[in-house]
Amino acid sequence: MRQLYALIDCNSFYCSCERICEPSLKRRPVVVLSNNDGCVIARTSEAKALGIAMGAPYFQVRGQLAQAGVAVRSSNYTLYADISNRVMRVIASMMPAIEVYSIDECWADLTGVADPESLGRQARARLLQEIGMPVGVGISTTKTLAKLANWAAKKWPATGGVVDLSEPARQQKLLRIAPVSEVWGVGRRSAAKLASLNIQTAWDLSQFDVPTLRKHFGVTMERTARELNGVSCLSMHDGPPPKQAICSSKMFGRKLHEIQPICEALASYVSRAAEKLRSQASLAGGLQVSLQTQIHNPDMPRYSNSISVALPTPTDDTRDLLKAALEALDQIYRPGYAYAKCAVLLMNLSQRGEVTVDLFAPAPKPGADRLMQVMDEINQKSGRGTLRLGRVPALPGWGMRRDMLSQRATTDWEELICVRG
DNA sequence: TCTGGGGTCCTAGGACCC
DNA sequence: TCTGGGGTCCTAGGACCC
Repeated sequence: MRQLYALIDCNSFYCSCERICEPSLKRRPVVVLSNNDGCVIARTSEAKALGIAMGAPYFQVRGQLAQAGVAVRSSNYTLYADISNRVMRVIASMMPAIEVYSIDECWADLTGVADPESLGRQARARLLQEIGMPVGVGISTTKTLAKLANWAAKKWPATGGVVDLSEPARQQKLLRIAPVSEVWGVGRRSAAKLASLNIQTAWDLSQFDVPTLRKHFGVTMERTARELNGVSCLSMHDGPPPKQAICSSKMFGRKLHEIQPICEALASYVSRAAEKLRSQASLAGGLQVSLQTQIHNPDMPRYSNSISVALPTPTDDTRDLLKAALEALDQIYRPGYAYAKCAVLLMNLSQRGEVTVDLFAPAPKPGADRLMQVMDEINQKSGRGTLRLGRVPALPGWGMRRDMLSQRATTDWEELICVRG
């Protein structure tokens, strides 16, 4: 039977979430900013039409946004995660097998579905009605083609947000007009390099000599070209495989000079990374700590360093991870710099029960597993950071700037939406 | 003043081993 | 002057994605 994939992708996801909880925003262009209100990471179509670039530094476009009456919001990940879960639940209830691909999109395996386009339209209508989330649906015989169909569904409103690209004739028609830069897996660099080979459209790429592509770009581009020709190289995954590395890193809300507040920030990042580690039932065998000053201002003295350490025994205990991380930080910290960011990367991950414990390794702290489990349960129920290590302050001086934060309208009793009758 | 965070995969090159 | 062949593992860096 012919394979069929659908890609369901929310339109301007973060902005749409803000609109769901604040309906007056539906009549205005909206943008959402990154952590620390640094740059623009989501734009509604009206904001895009104003020429606001993805990744534009906020301080550079602030005037333009204000003048055009664009609503600006800090990113509210608590809200977005909750809306995402609702969207995925609805899709999962309607489609055979789904693979959640990111916070705002998922794949569905529509192999054997009698009328895939109609199913796509039903899903789209339900998401709009029940959650208020607009989505695009692309359907085709490979993931790369489904992704391109999704692009078409968003680009041409006349499609009604759903494009079924399973027929070869329709595939070819779209491939000929789609710029190669819109193909999934072709980034800015490759697009420029492809242009030098006179490859401008998705069609040009699909017709190009495969061995030459492989020589110039590697197997990834070869796969992309094959997928454009309807040869499926990427399949469905049931769930995301366990991550091979887990990273937590953030810019500080302000520059830090002393080691003390950096230790606090690092403790908070290690706590977050350790939560993620436990949620996929992994143990870390080592970790890397990095520290850097800001990179954008050439007038300030710059310093950037990182160090990797092996843990005496693979662990998921926040306390052990933090001890190793703080020792590592101590080795790379140099006084006299204005630090902007630090990060922790948990590495050499293994699944619990998969490794043989070293007979001579230090014994784990008694009750450690249970303690971590209880801590995760409390934080899951009552909000991240309710129970934390003493190293992590309740109200850090280095925390994120989020001056335009919306309410946690769906996850916090104190911040529910008020409706006046 | 102010430029995100968290991942993946692939490749090349060096160290090391037999 | 001449200096093997084949393999593994690790790391760094590039490119990409959302």
